[in-house]
Amino acid sequence: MKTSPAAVSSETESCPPATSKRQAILNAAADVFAEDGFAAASIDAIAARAGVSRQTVYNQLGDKDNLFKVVVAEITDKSSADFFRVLDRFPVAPTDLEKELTEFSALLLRKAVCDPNGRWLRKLVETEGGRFPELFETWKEYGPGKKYPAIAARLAQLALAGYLDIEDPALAARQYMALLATDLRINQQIGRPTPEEEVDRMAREATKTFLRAFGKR
Amino acid sequence: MKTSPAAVSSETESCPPATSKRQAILNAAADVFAEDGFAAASIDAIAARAGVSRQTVYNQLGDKDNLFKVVVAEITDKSSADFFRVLDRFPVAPTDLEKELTEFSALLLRKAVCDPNGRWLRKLVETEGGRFPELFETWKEYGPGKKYPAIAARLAQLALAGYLDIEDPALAARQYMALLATDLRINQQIGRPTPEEEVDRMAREATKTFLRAFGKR
DNA sequence: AATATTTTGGACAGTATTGTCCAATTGGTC
DNA sequence: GACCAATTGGACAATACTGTCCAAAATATT
Repeated sequence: MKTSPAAVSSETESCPPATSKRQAILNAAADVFAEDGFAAASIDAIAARAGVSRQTVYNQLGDKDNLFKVVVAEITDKSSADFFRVLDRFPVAPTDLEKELTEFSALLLRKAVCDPNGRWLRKLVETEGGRFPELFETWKEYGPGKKYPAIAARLAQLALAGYLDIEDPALAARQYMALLATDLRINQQIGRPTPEEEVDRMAREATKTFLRAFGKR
Repeated sequence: MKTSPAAVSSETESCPPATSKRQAILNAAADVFAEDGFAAASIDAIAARAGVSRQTVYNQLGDKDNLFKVVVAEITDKSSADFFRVLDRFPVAPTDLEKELTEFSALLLRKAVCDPNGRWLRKLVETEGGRFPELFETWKEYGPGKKYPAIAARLAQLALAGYLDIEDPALAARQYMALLATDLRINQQIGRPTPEEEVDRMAREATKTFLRAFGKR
């Protein structure tokens, strides 16, 4: 479980020593912070999981607060990038709306909600948001601030094209996301990965109900 | 905010001194555990907030693990009782379905989701569920295990009476709850109390969408 | 008013953590 | 092969927390 550093940073692999250790630390830190919370996460545990000495952690990332901030910033970026990559697959001129929206939903769940980045970020925000208001604000800016409007815009597009019957796209977007997450909190927040067929079922059921509410009749 | 002890434990009120201090400790512990997480919550902070010496905490509740278990058990009970009290107000033979279901939704949000007990419990489960599998199991038994089926049964009743068009009541119940919680996670998990008119709006929007999906047409 | 019980505040050992310093070692570079 | 930067492991002081003990004080009971 030592993390394969090469697979993570797809950039220049010419400087493996410094970068790869730094990445290993960041990955380990993300895990430990998410599992134990900020206060209970020990630098030793992070160093051990990264396969690195404690001193190296301090050399590369500074103190615990800074390490935490860097981790959050990195994961926020990755998660945001993942989301907008998936968003490109949103159906614009579907021939079979339910089928295509279901496929998009499954993709969104898999790549931007169930994936480790999204999970850890959400859990961190829930766990530490109260004590790191700055973190909470940052997350809100990237999460609800950018993602929901983006979804709303796509839904509005579909509505305008006559595929959907929506009065308030922003509300529809929030409810769409809520329906997608229906069965997520229960099993997932614990850390267990969600099985593939579960994801498909969730996407199918959420999309079906969403279209019953907002589909053209 | 010192808790009115009489209202809480409905048993023998002949011993106010011991019981009231014990209650103060339990309430303070619930707050601190929820705010800081189990690991970062210090007994000193709990004692201080309860207005009690640290020793008294140990005298009354034993060590930190036991204190935590008692707190969770107590809040679980209270939360469950609140929920089923609200459930009695579920409309069975409505004349105006949307109006009555909206009122019930608002009540449910107010008394069983937004209220401190429900909030703290959810946050504790999310925060500590991984490290206290037993707590997680207990919560699952009381939460999804009892509440969702209860909601499903009521919805099935309405469907059978011709008010709704539902194939899978269990799924409809989960989606109903998900819709209710649409805007909850964003603002609420931080600890801010949700304003009254917000709750009403959420109940109205969730119910409207739910009925668009599952109402008889 | 006298007595029993609870509570208090402080001291205490044991443990864990953070963040720093440094000498020795490693690994890659010229 | 020699050099240089990064890494290591360990020692270290400072701090914080748990859980226990105890004598003094406050509170309730008789």
